[in-house]
Amino acid sequence: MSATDINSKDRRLPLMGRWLPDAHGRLARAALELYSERGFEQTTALEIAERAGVTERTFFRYFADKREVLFQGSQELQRIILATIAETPEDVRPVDVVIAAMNKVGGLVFDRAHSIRRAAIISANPALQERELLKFSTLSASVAGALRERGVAEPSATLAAETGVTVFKIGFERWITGTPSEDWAECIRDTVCQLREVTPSIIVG
Amino acid sequence: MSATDINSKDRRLPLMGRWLPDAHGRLARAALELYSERGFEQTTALEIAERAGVTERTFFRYFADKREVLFQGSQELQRIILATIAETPEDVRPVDVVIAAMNKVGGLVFDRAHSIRRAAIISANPALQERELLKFSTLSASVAGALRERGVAEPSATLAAETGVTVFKIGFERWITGTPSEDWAECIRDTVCQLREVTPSIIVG
DNA sequence: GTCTATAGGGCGATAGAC
DNA sequence: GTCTATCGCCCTATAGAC
Repeated sequence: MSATDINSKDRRLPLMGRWLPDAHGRLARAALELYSERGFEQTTALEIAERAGVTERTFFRYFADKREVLFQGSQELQRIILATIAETPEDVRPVDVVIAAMNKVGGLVFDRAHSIRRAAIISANPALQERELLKFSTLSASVAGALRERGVAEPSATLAAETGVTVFKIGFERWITGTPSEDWAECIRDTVCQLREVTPSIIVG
Repeated sequence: MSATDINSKDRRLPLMGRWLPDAHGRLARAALELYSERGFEQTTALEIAERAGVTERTFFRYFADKREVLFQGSQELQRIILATIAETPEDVRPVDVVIAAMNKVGGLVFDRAHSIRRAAIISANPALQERELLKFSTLSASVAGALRERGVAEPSATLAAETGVTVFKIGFERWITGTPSEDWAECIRDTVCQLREVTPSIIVG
């Protein structure tokens, strides 16, 4: 779990082949370390590869670009959210389906210390913020797709998905920056309550 | 206005100096043309510069990167929205302040044909989508800031800003893809109505 | 694995405007 | 003289092609 065991030779050598196992994991950990230590732009793909004990070329075989290495977890997150949506009873209102899914994933997915570290790296670099926004946008689009498959029409599906993802973002921010004792469900619940108060009036003019 | 007058020698030669005037405008138009003709990735900065009659290096003096050339209008848009918010009476509810601002900018800013062309380029390329998302995110953050200056607390300010920007996005999408006769205010109004129906319930479980 | 085009930054030189 | 726009050439890292 900790980021300092990258070079620990892996205890139970599993009939180890020509190379150390888990090149992917070693690259991901090496990248997180280096981005933390000296910043994203000041780190080259070659340096990450060297620390992980592979060639630069291997880095780009696992990750489409330098940024992507920080966003593998997003795929996982998305899969879980979509799976949760699929299990939700048909009679639940669209937004509530999405919010319920966001509520469930929290406990499963996140390690708070890791999340804080990763968030610090991302907030220090616009290029990484762009990638994060794209991931959220992709998540929102796929959630909207899942709602449509449940028979929700447009633009309600997209609006419900966007709303749910906004709640996720703000709840997550709060979960990271707030007191460690405050749990995920609480962050989501409070954010929903706040959101209910910002419903726009119907424009007259 | 048309994109084909890049090479027109500029009618009123203003005691023209060493170079043709408006290198910035020529670069922006050349980029839009080339991205349209052969796609964003298939266009090099050198080609844009050559069509505009400057060197590649000059392109990067005006635009931080190849993508930025498509997003100069976003700054303008943001300025107008913030100015409109500043003029709105104090007693209007936060979300309504934002929605009203979104409602106003439409007529002022957009040329529909240009918007459609630009949207086609962006939707064909993930890197451009990332940049667009970042611009919206920046807009949302600055709108939230403007609300805070009006005395709105967090997280309401951020939620109202996010909500307003979501309405803008979806309204804009509709304005571009729908019938040309449907005007901006109508797109925004209808989107707000739809949004009012997706308010999340309070979570019990 | 190797090779290469492109992005994009650094910096001094140059030619005008004022 | 100063200021500003542009050039031109050098550089490295990314990321795709082969």
